[in-house]
Amino acid sequence: MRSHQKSDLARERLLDKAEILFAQKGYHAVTVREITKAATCNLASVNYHFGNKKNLYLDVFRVRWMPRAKGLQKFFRDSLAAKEVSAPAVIIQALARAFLEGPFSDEERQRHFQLMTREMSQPTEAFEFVANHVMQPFYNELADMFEAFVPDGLPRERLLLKIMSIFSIVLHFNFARTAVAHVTGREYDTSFKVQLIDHIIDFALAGLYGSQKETIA
Amino acid sequence: MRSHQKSDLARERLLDKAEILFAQKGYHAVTVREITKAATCNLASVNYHFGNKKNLYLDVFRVRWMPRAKGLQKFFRDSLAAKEVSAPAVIIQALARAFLEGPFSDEERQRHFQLMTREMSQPTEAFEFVANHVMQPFYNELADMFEAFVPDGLPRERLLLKIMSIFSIVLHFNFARTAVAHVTGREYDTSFKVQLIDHIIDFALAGLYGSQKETIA
DNA sequence: GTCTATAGCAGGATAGAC
DNA sequence: GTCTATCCTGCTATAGAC
Repeated sequence: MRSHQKSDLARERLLDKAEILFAQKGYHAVTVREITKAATCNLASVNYHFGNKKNLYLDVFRVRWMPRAKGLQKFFRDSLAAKEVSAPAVIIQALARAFLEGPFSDEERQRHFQLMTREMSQPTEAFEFVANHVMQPFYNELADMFEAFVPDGLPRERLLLKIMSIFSIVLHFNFARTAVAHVTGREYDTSFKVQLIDHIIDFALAGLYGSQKETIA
Repeated sequence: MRSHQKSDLARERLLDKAEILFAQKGYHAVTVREITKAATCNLASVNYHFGNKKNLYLDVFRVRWMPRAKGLQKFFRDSLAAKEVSAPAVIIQALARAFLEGPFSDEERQRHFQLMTREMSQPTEAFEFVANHVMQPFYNELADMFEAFVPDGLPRERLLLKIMSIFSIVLHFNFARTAVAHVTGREYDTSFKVQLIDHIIDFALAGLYGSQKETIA
């Protein structure tokens, strides 16, 4: 039961704008001046509310990013529970849709994955959250789901690699939009995104069931 | 025919160290002081040789990154030419091996993909090089190779999406090593990398041939 | 070409009035 | 809690001796 609502709003504005800017440019490229200006707060507000810049960055993950990641996972689980069957094809479709259409706006989703990708390619202290509270449990949950449908001999480790590969494709089509648009010559409009989802489901499903045979020559 | 060899060496050292540091931390997180110190040059040398910090960054791409990318493509072409047949399985294996074992050391390859990934997720002026001189031609070359083997009706655009997906997996296992290691509980040692290559070939081959059928429910 | 010294400025953080 | 003024560090870039 907080009483000082106005101050909370300043805090919220800072988190909002900080998340957008950190996602767009990365931690070092963003200045506290830039954040406070975007949030229409004074320069001292970051230090007052969060202690310092780094802590604001961590709080973006704690207070904004993680709840959204949890929401995404819940959305996936719920949409899966709504189906009668849960064959791999259905799971993958639910997964692809959750990540690419999800419960969020397009901008919000892009922000979300930008922040995540940054932590994956250049881990900071926030990586621990991401890995322990989101990635690890979700990968295990997915592996458990698939295990019933996958060839008996398949080690869990190989199943995890398959899931990670699917995930890497989803991430790529989210964070490398400029490159994707450049190579395909397409805009990221609605029709293209529909096509992308179809493609990912197709590709992921094939990869998951893919041939067990090893190298060729 | 340059005469002043010693000065050239300073320039080379700067490019070497700058590339390492930019790949590790990103442009903004690296300082000119840091680079010159690592290269055992004086603080002014960056401005003398490259004009300013940003130009040094661009030259890292022009002088170091692009030739290496070309070398990688040549390595792929040569190892493919050495085979009698060029079925998709052979192409994919050559591709995966070029990217994951390649003609470079492990550190060099990681640097290479780190720099590339950064430009893809957060394009700067260097992106134009990467896209026009490396990505675009290579994607087209690959698409041409595959076109003969792929089902007749498959539009080139869908083929490109498949190739990009394969590429995204290779990138992921290179740049997200911390995350991959965290989830699988494995070190990035030789045996794990062999396993990764096997997995990627397997997954990519399946995805490329994958079912043409669209969404399920 | 190399180096030291320093200009000139932007950054994060803080003090203290309100 | 908010805001202004300011400290101080550390940055890029340059001037000028060698």
